[in-house]
Amino acid sequence: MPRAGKGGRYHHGDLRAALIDTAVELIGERGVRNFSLAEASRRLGVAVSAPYAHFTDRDDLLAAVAVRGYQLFVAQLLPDAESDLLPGARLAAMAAAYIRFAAAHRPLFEVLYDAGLDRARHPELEVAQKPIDDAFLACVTALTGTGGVSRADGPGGAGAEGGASGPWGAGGPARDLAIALEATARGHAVFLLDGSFGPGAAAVDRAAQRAAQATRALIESRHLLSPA
Amino acid sequence: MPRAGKGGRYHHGDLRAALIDTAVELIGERGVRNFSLAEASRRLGVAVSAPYAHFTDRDDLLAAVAVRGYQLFVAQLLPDAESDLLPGARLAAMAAAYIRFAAAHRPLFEVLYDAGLDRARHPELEVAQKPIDDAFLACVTALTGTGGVSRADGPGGAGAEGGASGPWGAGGPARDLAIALEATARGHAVFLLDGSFGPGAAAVDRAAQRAAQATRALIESRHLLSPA
DNA sequence: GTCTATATCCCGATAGAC
DNA sequence: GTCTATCGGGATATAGAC
Repeated sequence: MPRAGKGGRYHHGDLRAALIDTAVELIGERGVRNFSLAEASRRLGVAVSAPYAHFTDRDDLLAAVAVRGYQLFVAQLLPDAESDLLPGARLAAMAAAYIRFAAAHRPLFEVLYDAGLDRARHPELEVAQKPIDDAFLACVTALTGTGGVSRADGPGGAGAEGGASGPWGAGGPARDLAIALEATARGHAVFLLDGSFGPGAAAVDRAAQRAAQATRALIESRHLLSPA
Repeated sequence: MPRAGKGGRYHHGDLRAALIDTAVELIGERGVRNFSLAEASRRLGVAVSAPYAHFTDRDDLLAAVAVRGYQLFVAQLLPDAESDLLPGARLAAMAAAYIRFAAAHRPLFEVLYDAGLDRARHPELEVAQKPIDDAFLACVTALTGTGGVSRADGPGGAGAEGGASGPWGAGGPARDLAIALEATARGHAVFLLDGSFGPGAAAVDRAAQRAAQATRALIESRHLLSPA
């Protein structure tokens, strides 16, 4: 720890990492929208221009926070995704974990989905997001057998799809279900962070339970999701 | 129209309404996050302080935009909510209309759910939101019969609930389904605006169809949503 | 009561010294 | 890699013309 004094010049041990930590801290206190590089610099006792040695601009810092966020998110989902339960139960558990992550790491979740980051300008976000989509898809594939149109890659596979645009590629019933499940989990998380489920820990439990139940319902009637 | 010249002093016909229009315009061009009162003033040819005669601050203007947004939103949902179709088909049509509203009036949808407005500071938002929840709940009630714990008010009823906190009040199976449906529609809308369904009009159609299908699936397996 | 003019503060970003 | 200095822009608030 290279002194936090304000007077003379000094080296900071690892300003880049410190900025990411401080960003999460500040976002937790004031929300992404009110996060400013200047305040982060102030809190770390460095000049307002110092961050620009490590990040091109504010969004570049937030993108780095987002990458860390995705990593933690996957780490929270994977145990459920890879448990020995039946695929349906695993997916329900993943939905609940999805909600719990949003609540327990709200600052990170905000950066992931509410910071207005330009995915085109920050391709690393897509890369970091992919394991999450893969986890859902792998469970769904375990549930339904192979996906129909295209086989599922293993996580980390090349995944070059020729079909429709967007991260989800072409299709098949497995993908249809995976998309519905992820969209539904996201909707419940958004409602929770909105306050639509009320405040406090009880709201988190309610939201997680609702998301898990909706997941089970979608699975049970999945034949309705892929019409043609 | 009281001249748009810049030189002399003049009365603006209805600065308040003009600001709301211009806000929608600007948000469409640059997103809510980058909307500023100053730019709206510039575009209208008035001083930057002029808006403060009509709105206490930026969020107060956005709240007014949001109220208009809710009104248009309800107008888009009601025809489907009140059609002669069976309740299940009405709910599926509402989900599709939900998505289409988000796409066709993206600036308004952004203000509604992505502007970070403080619902506590702007109670009129809850009021304006309620008819949407009511429309979903009314259809669900038509589907399932009465809700179980509490009877459904007509739209505009007092709706004083004693149960858990949050806008949704106590519960009953009808409310459980209504919440699941609205959360799912919202999740699909968020994905669409994210770009997760790809760009262009085809993505809108895909998203709307997916939301409608997920709605049908949740309805079919609604027995899984209210466990106890 | 509506608008102009102005002043202050904070933030983002850049240039150049060390 | 960090600092000092600086610029432009936006938000807030106030004083005063009409």
